[in-house]
Amino acid sequence: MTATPVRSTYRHGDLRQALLDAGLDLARDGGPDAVVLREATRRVGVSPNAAYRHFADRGALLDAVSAVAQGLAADRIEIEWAKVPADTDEATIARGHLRAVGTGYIGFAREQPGLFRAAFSVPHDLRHAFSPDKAGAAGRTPFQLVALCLDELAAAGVVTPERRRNGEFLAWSTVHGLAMLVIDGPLRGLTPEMIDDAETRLLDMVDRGL
Amino acid sequence: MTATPVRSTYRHGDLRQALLDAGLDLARDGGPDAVVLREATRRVGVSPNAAYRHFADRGALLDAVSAVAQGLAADRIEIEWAKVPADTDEATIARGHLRAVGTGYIGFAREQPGLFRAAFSVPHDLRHAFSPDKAGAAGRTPFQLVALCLDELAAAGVVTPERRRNGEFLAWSTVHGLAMLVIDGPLRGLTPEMIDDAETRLLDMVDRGL
DNA sequence: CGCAGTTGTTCACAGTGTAAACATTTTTGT
DNA sequence: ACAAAAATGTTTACACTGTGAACAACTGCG
Repeated sequence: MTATPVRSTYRHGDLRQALLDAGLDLARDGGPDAVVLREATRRVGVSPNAAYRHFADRGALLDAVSAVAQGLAADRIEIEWAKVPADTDEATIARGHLRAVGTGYIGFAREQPGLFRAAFSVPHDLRHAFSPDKAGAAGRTPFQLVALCLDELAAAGVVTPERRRNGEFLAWSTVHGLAMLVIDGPLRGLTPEMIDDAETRLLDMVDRGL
Repeated sequence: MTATPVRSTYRHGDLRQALLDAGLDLARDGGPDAVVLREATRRVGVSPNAAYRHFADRGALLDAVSAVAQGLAADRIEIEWAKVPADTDEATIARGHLRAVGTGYIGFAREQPGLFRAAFSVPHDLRHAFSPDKAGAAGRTPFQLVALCLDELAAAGVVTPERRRNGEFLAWSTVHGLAMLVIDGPLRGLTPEMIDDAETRLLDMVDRGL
C-alpha cells in the first residue's frame, strides 16, 4: 500500500524533507513521543541510519517537526485573524485580533492535538520564537502574532504601556493552559460544549483583565 | 554505593512501595519519560519482571507515580493556603485562598518540574480528580482545593453563581499554562524575576477577571 | 505436613537509538 | 577527462527498553 516501496536510484533525492514529512505524520497521531526515527525511515523506504545524514539524532528530527508544527499553528491562527472585520475602530480590531489568536491557538490544539503537542511541548528557548522556520505561510510565528496584537492594543490605548509589557506571557499562558488540560490533562473528556464555554469565558477574562 | 545491593530474604517485603519510591525519584529528575521500569527495579535490587507482580505494566507504575505527585502538589498548595490570614472578612480570605492555590501550583512546578509534569501531563480523567490516592497529607486533591476556594468566593459574593460555574477550568488553565510554558515550553530561560512578575500579574488578572 | 498461592528469577524476543565500517553516487580540482 | 574527495545510503553491531512464558523459592493454610 506504500506509494513507492522501492526506488530505482541509490540516492533518494530529498530524503530530509521526506523524513520530515513522515515525522509530521507520526506526530499528527501520537504527538512528539510517536516521532520515532526508525519508523520514519521505514515509511520513506530507507535504512534506519540514513536519517543520520540529515539529522544529528532523533532530537534533531523532532525539533524540525516541532518547528513545522509551530508554523501550522501560526497558519491556523491567521485564519481566525483574517476573520476579524477591519471596518471598525482600532481598539475593536485589536481586541478582535487578540481573541483570534486565542481561538486559533485552542482550535489548533483541539483539531490537531498531536501536532500541537509536538509544537509546544518540545522545549525551545524564547530566543528562537521568531526564527523563520517556525513561521506559517504568512511568515509570522505564533509568538509574533501574540506580540503583534498586544502592540495593537497598546497603540489603541486599550492597555497601558505598563500592562502591555510582557503581556505576551499572560495571554499565552492562559490559552496554552486550557489547551494542554483539554488535550492532555485532566480536562480531557469534557464535552465540546463545555470546552467551548470554558474557551469563551477564558478569552473574556483575558479581554477584561489583561 | 547502593545502600543494600543484595537482600537476604527471597521476598522483598514491600516491593510495590519501593518501586513507587524509585519511580518518584526518577520522575523528580526527568519527568514522566524518565520513569522506566527496568531502572526502577535495578535501583530496588530486583529483577526487571518482578515489577509485573505489582504493576500491570509501565503505564500502571507511571499512573501510581502521577497520583503521588498530585498529592505532593496538593501539599505544596496547602502550605500557601495556610499562610492566608484568617482574621479578615470572608471575601478577602476567599480571594487569598484562590491566590494561594495559584502560587502553590506554580511554586510546585518551578521547584519540582519533573514531579509536576509527572503529576499533570499524564492523561487522567476529571472523574478521578477527587480520588483519595491523589490527595495530599490534608486529604484534599489539587482539584478539590481549586473547587473549594471557588465555593468560598461564591459564598462571599465575590463571584456570581453564574461565573462560579465551571470556574475551576478557568483558574486552573491560567496557572497551568504559565507553569507548563515556564518549565517545559518556550518560556523556559526567563529569569526568575520575569517569572515572578508574570505570576503576579497572571493572578491579578484571574482575581479581577474570573 | 503437603499443597496452593504469591512473589521473584531466568530466558527470550521484538523494538528503539545510534556508532562504525562499508558501498555507491555525485562533485570537484587539475 | 578523470582521479580524488565529498556526500549519501547500507550493513553490521551493540546497549537499552518493555514484556510474555516458564521456572523457582518462599508463604500461609488445610
